[in-house]
Amino acid sequence: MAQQEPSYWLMKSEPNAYSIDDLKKEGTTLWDGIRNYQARNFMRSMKIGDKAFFYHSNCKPPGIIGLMKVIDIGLVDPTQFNPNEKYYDPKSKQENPRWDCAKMSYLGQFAQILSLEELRLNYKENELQLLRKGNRLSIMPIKKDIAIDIINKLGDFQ
DNA sequence: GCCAACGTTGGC
DNA sequence: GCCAACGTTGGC
Repeated sequence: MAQQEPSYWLMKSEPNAYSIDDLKKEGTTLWDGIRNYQARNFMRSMKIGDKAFFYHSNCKPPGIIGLMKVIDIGLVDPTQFNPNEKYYDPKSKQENPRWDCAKMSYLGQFAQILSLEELRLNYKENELQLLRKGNRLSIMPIKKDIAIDIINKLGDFQ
């Protein structure tokens, strides 16, 4: 049985909240706190072995900064049951959790950020969902050829 | 800090 | 099920 081909994703995080440096230090992280159904559904369709670009958002400049690998999927997001948590969801039931997440591991940081501005220069809106007007999704798929192109463009990891 | 573009909530 | 009001995201 041939192994399924990995898919590629883009995952946003505000560096003040959780940055590529944090992931580099920790090695792995649970991508919790997702409270948007579309983003959750994308995360649900991830497979172990998929790769994801780490995108720094709400900072200067915003852009792709590193690469991660999916190492586990379908994990219950523990933050939804903790009333002291920012991401507490009182409507989520223990027997039927509303929010789940993937576990990611650090693969590398690129030598320089590939900024949103450069992404706009290099790709079209229909090639990269990130570039579409009004896009606010924090997790989205990336077409394989675009993903490969981005990796080639950025070259070696730091 | 502004605000456009979304997503969610809840009254009806 | 509609939709106004509200909350959030995230670039600028």
